[in-house]
Parts: sequence; structure tokens; C-alpha cells
Amino acid sequence: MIDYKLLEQCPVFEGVSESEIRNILNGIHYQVKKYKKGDVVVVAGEPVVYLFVVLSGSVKGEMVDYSGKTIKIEDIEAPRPLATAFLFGKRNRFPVIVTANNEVRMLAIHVPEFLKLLQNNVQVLKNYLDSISSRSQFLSQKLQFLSFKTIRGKMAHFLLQQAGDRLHSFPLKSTQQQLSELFGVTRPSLARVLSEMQKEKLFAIEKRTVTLLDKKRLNDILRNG
Amino acid sequence: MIDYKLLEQCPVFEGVSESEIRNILNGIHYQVKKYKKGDVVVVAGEPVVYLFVVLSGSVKGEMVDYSGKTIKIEDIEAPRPLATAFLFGKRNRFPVIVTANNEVRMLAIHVPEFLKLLQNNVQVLKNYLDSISSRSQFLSQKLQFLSFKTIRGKMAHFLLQQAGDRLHSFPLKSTQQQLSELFGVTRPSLARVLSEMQKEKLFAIEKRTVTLLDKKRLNDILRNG
DNA sequence: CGCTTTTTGTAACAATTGGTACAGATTTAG
DNA sequence: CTAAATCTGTACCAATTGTTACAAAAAGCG
Repeated sequence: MIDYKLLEQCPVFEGVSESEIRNILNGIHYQVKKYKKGDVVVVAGEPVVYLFVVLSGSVKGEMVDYSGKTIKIEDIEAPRPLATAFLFGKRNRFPVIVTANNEVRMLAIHVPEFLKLLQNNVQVLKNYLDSISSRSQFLSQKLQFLSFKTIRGKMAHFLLQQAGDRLHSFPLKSTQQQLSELFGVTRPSLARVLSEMQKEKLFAIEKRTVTLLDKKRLNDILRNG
Repeated sequence: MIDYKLLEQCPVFEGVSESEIRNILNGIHYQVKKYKKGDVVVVAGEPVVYLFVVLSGSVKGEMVDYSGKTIKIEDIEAPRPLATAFLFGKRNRFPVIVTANNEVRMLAIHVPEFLKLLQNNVQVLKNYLDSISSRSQFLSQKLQFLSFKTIRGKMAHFLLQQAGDRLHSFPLKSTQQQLSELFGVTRPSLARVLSEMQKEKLFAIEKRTVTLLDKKRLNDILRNG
């Protein structure tokens, strides 16, 4: 049996009532697949032909390197869906190998059937579009961030973005350690750059409060490094 | 008048015949907006409420920095659509300011209307899903690529990916210059690393043909740098 | 308040990459 | 085939970041 109540929590079915979900699923073809602990659900590189939703239990996604070793990426528990960003598009193949952590049941909807579902239910369509769009927008912002090569550039970008409409001063929520992880650099390297930039009167940090002193030059850094 | 024939070339309407496009558009509300050279079509940060498609003329997208200066990002000519990745999702705001390069006519479909269109026409739905999914997949791959910090890491990743199932040898399509741009590094830096890695017998390049000599160590580089 | 833990500032040296320049090799165009 | 254009290999030094280590400052806690 399918726990329709639980599926209300699934991003794809968000805002759809238990009874509606029941109706929706009755209108299309789907399967419930069962896996035992250790079973391979999908292999990396395999084309995505089903929308999988974990109904009970949990699975793990692992990257496979070229020598065959695997590194765990994430756990996916009920009622989350699998690889929603890879149902369509040119490279619609699983980026990871998925295996069952324990006794697992999965809802499997064939992609053409899912397309029908999208056409028959606006809420699901909106959910799905929001989901993959948000992901894309997140990636896009992340990428923009990484496009600044120097720590100076990342810091200038970060500060100007945080400042936003606030005039010059705003509180800094994260520690140097957290910031350095966000930037993907080491903590001492970040501290050194912070120190240099403050000596140059670009900004001042006092008691976790940032005051921008020279927005013009901070902007120049974004362009010229 | 709308040039329906031209819209066949638009990614959103790909595979849909001229007459069908006419029918589709007759079934929904839309506007044709006109702009003169220099007119601002949308401002960066503004919520995206219309799907815009350039019907004639061209527009340009520009980034606005924090001091108000703009940098041109791209030109969009008929019959291309605008900001398709930002119609939905949490941050559905224009990332750029769009202004007309010349006399421009734009097809403007309100997002709720576009949702109807997606429900009424499978081909358009598939086109749109493919389009934003491909974009997301592209960004994802780009990010994974950038996650390798050293040139060695990027090179190892690139070679192993290119190799794929091919055993050890494969032709190198791009020049060092192109590769260095893909990696976001300078050409001499790439050449130096290539030279070092070949001295270490990791691989050999001869006449644009790559031969992998030590896949095991290339994999180690991916993990440990 | 006093103690512990976390955060920050800083230094010295190593590793990596960038910038620039130039000569030889290769490819392309005519 | 020859000349021009492009690509490649390499060297040198500057700039940036990583690594490791340690002490001072700040924050959290009983």
C-alpha cells in the first residue's frame, strides 16, 4: 500500500491533498518497486526513464570514480524524489549510483506518464517547474560566485551583496571559518586578505559589524580583480 | 502581425508546425509589445511575470554592478526567448537589465497563461522542460569542473571523462588555448602542468592524440589533489 | 566571575598559478 | 609548395594561496 498522507510532504506533491494524490495516481500507470538492503536501484550513467519517489526506507547516492571506487554523496529518505533534475534534457542520465540502505519501496513513474501527470495537474506542474528552476537558479548563483578567482574578489562580491540596500553597515552572521568554507579557501588565507583589505580602508569589521568605507573601489575589484 | 514561420525556430516551439503555433497562440492571452532603440524592456531584479520572445529586432542583456555601471552579457535576436530559466522558482527575477538594440517587437505571455500552454501542448511542455533541464545539467557539470582547484585536477578529470569507455587512446579535439579557457587558467600555466604530468608518465600527447598511461594515479589526483 | 572553547591575527615558508616574452613546431591558406 | 598564421614548449619572476604553528582576543558556560 502507498501512504498517500506521507506523499503530501513530497516536494512534487506539495499543496496537493491526500485524496487528490490518490486520484492522480489512479489516473496514470506506475509501479511500486521493492529493494533489499544493498540492492542497486540505478547505475550512474544510465538514462533516467522513471521518476522515483522513496515510499519507505532510504537510499544513498554515491559517485563512482573512474577506477570503480565510490564516495557517498547523500542519503534520500521517504518521501523524497530521486534525480528530479535529470528526467529531461540532453544529459538525462543518473549522475550517481543509487543503492538501498535498508528495506526500500519506491514509487516508479515512467517519464512519459509523468508528462501526462504534469499536464493533468497544475499544482504538480508548478511544483516541478519551481523545483528544477530553483535548483538551476541556485547553481547559477553558485557559479557566479566561483567566477571570482581571487579571495579579494569573492570578499568584495560577498560584502556588496550582503549590504544590498542597507547603506554601509550590517552585521556579519558567519565566522571566518564559515566564510572560508563558503569561498572554498583556507581560513588563514581569508584572514590575511581581510586584514589587507581593512588596511586599505575598503571596509572595517568591528565586533561582527561590517562597515563599508569605499564602495567604489570594492566595485572596481569585481571587474579588474 | 506575427511571423509564425519564424517561431518554428524558437526553442520553445521547436517541432511545432506553423499552423499549430497559430492555434496555440489563439488559445491563450498574449500581447505584442513594441520598443524603440534604447528602451528598457526589463530591469534587473524585477520579478519575471512574462515569457518574452523576440519577434523582430534584437535586445541586449547587461549586468548591473553595485555602482550602477553596466556590462554587456549577450545579444538576443529573434526568435529567441528571454530568461526562460527564471519564469519559475524561488528567485524568479531577471538577472540582467534588458534594453532594445533597435526597433523591437516582443511576444509577451503572462506566466499563468504560459502554464496553460504547457498543459495544452505536450511538445511545448517537453521543449521547455528539456531546455531548463539542459541548462541545469550544464551548470551542474560546470560546477563539478570548477570544484577541482588545481590545474592537475582539472586535467585529470577532463582526460578521464574524455576517455570514457575508450581504452587508453583518443584524439584531442581542442587546442591548448581552448582548453585553458575551458579551465579558466592561462595557456602557459596549462602547458607547464601538461609538461609536468607527461614527465611523470601519467599520459602522453602526440600529434593531438592522448594516451593514458596511469589511470590509477590519475584517479588519485581527483581525490587528493 | 573564572574557566574552557572558539575565534581571530599573524608569521614563515611551500606550492601553485599568472604575466610576459620568445623561439621552434605545426597548421592553414593561397 | 611556400608564406603566414596559429599553436606549443619553456623560461623567469611576481602574485596569490596553502600549510603549519602559535598566541592573543572573544565568546560561551557553570
